Amino acid sequence: MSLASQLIQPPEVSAPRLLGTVLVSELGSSPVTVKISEVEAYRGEDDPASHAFRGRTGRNGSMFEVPGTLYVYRSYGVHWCANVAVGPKGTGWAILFRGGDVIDGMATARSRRGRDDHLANGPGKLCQALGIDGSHDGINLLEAGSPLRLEPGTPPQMVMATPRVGITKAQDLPWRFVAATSSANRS
DNA sequence: AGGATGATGGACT
DNA sequence: GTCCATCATCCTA
Repeated sequence: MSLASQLIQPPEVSAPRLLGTVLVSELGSSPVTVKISEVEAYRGEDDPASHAFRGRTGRNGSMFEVPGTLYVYRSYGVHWCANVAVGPKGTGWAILFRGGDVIDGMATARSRRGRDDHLANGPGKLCQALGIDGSHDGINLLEAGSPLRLEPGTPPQMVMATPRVGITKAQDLPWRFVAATSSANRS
């Protein structure tokens, strides 16, 4: 099954299937690759915790684009967070990349992070390691020539589903998915 | 026009 | 574990 076909699904179906895929960044002079180990599903206008809950606005337009579109927003005034739009165009469904492991371009990732560990075990850190910022909002992660791409990988052996992190609404939904073998596991 | 509010991370105790 | 920097965005008036 192709990656594109996985991204057509509803977010709570698509999200766990993105575990084990890889984000390849050629945004800087040398590439960095992160294997995704933690994601969260956001179900557009049906989901009070989603940025898309109140419909399309200036900030969240990319969430309503074709599946594979990158949605980047600033968090707490300082960090960047990256999502990929999923489902049919116009739904506002998206998956937040919450964490992963750097599997290539370690030196570059360490340089960007300014430290040797905890390179991508959080949404802001993941973006920093890959060099993602607001200027990349709206690019297509499925295009072969894109400087930032989502590519197939090895699915994890086991997936844990837990409530989402850092939200105040719809906290009961177990839409955070973590690869059980990941180093990015946090409580 | 102004204020409240984060899908966080890092420093510090 | 606790505290807080920092600012774009959106909602209310």
